[in-house]
Amino acid sequence: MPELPEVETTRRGIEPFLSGQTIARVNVRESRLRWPVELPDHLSGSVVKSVARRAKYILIETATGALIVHLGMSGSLRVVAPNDAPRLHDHIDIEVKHGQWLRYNDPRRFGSFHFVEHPSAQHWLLKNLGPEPLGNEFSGDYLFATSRKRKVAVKNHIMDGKVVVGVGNIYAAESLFRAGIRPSTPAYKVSRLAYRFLAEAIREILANAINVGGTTLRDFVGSDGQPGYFKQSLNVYGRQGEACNVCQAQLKLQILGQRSTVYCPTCQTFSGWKRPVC
DNA sequence: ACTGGCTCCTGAGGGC
DNA sequence: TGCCCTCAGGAGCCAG
Repeated sequence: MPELPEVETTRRGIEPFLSGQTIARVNVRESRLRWPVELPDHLSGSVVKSVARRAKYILIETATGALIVHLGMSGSLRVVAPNDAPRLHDHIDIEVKHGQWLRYNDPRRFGSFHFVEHPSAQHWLLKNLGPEPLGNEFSGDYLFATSRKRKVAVKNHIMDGKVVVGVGNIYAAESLFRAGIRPSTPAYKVSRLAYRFLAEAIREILANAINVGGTTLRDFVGSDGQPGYFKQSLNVYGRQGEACNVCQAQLKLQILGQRSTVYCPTCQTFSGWKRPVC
């Protein structure tokens, strides 16, 4: 389940392989992804100028436009040799002139491929996205300002891509734990101070995960394309019923916005002015 | 303008 | 061992 750190790790992994190279051909074996894959013929022969990222979208930018790739829930990209037989769910090959191919695999087909002519930021998938969590626009004050009239749970607020991008279910839960905030607290009830802790927690946790992912980059090419740093220590996600790492209280499960949410009932009580001890 | 619920899909995991 | 059932999850879409 690629979250932002995995997408960024993927981007870093494929960038040196694609940048400056000419796309020889794009072979779509299965076009039924989240939206039908329709790519223009003129992709063949274009030179890749850069491999960028916006939210969880990977932007492969060429002279004539940009390929917008989303990994969905189960998508991955890996570099393979041309004679490498496609495996189950290997849906798309991007054949690069220097020999090796970039291969997209996605069992659940929640991912997507689009091509858009410049400027890609105006594409309908990208134009309504909120700021990057690791960028300068994002801060506790920003979260506070955007939440004043919002009654949704604070967890749903930070998972809303129009508010801030790249905070998925796992990192939302972990950030709220780090900040000591109860996930179900209505967004408008969370204080400016609490949002400052939360924004800092989001930045630290995402940045750390990207760093950890970076250490596995050497295994990226030729592997299964999974960054594989997922075993990183999680304090709450997936740990319902277990003991809190900080206070030993039993972690609780709550469904918020159709998403499982685990939190510590003791540590996560902060929404106002005084942060709890643990 | 907001909000919650639905949807796509497959594989993992639990129960028997 | 094997089958069946349930559920997870990103994010756009739509109805209320």
